Amino acid sequence: MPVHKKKLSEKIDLGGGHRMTPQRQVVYDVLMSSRDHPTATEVFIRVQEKMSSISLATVYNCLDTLAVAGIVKQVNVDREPSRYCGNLAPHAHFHCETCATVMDIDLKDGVEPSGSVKLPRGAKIQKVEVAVRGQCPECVRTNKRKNIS
Amino acid sequence: MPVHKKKLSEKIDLGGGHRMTPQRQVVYDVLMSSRDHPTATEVFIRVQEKMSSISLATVYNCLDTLAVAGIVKQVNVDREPSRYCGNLAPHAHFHCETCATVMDIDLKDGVEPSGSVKLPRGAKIQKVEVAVRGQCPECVRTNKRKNIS
DNA sequence: AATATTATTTAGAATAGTTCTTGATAAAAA
DNA sequence: TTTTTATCAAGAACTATTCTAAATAATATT
Repeated sequence: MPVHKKKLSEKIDLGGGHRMTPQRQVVYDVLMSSRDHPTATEVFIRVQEKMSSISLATVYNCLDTLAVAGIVKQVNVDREPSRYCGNLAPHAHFHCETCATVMDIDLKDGVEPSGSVKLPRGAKIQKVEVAVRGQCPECVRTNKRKNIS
Repeated sequence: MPVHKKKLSEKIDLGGGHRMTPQRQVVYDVLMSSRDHPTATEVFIRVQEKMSSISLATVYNCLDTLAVAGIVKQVNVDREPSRYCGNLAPHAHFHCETCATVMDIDLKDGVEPSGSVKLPRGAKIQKVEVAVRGQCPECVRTNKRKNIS
């Protein structure tokens, strides 16, 4: 019995001979409709609602393929599970230590994130990441205690 | 037979009822005499030269205790193994994707690292991390290719 | 269309860094 | 000294992720 039935409405080129498969499309759709930054497992759970036969390994594969193709971003906060994000515009991340969510923060116009550091002379810079840790406005307001021991 | 013989020259208070034990002291000494950013396993190897009976689990315990006490820093680059650093002054990190080393970079005087981002209003900021990825001067000079597939 | 080639999916095994468990040991407090 | 608390060590356990291998599907070629 065939597992795949869905027709693709629009084909996005992933480059390198990679195909936009139904699984990759569903994973991509889930990410594009997420404002939070789900982990692979969270993506898996959301994807399962649309395609119950998909496996976690495939979700990992798809996320990796999409990230390598450059159409989604992999976001790492310390050594916690990787999170994925469909926002391709340059931005930084805020990590709330109380509710453990990750949210985007915009960069100020005209200010280079690398401007605050003395870059080693002769180095080739590929990317500069700015990550802020603390307590998000929501958690400050409700005065929650940290849920991380 | 007793495992611990070394007398402590100077007792550093770790707070919270924690003791500066011979193992913790050796781990601390190794870190303070390292200019690179060794992983737990690398610290373990260096520590073994001074105290051959120590276990990897103890090195992990010591590193954690020292980090919680705030006298060393734990440095995370993406989801790679944690690295440890005795430099307590505020600074950023440069990660070379060719030789995989992590080096400190100084902050520019009078420039706040958080100055490049629009911090969420109402949030409580705990720390701002700036990480730069690229190729270090040494690797640029010798024109090495990436060693990461 | 039929065949050959290549890419993809899947389940489960394997991996690696780290944490946890347990009993023994040692230091500090009483 | 006795009691309490902290620490150490070995190995088991855990977890996020990657790998393996076989089945399947899509694309290219004939």
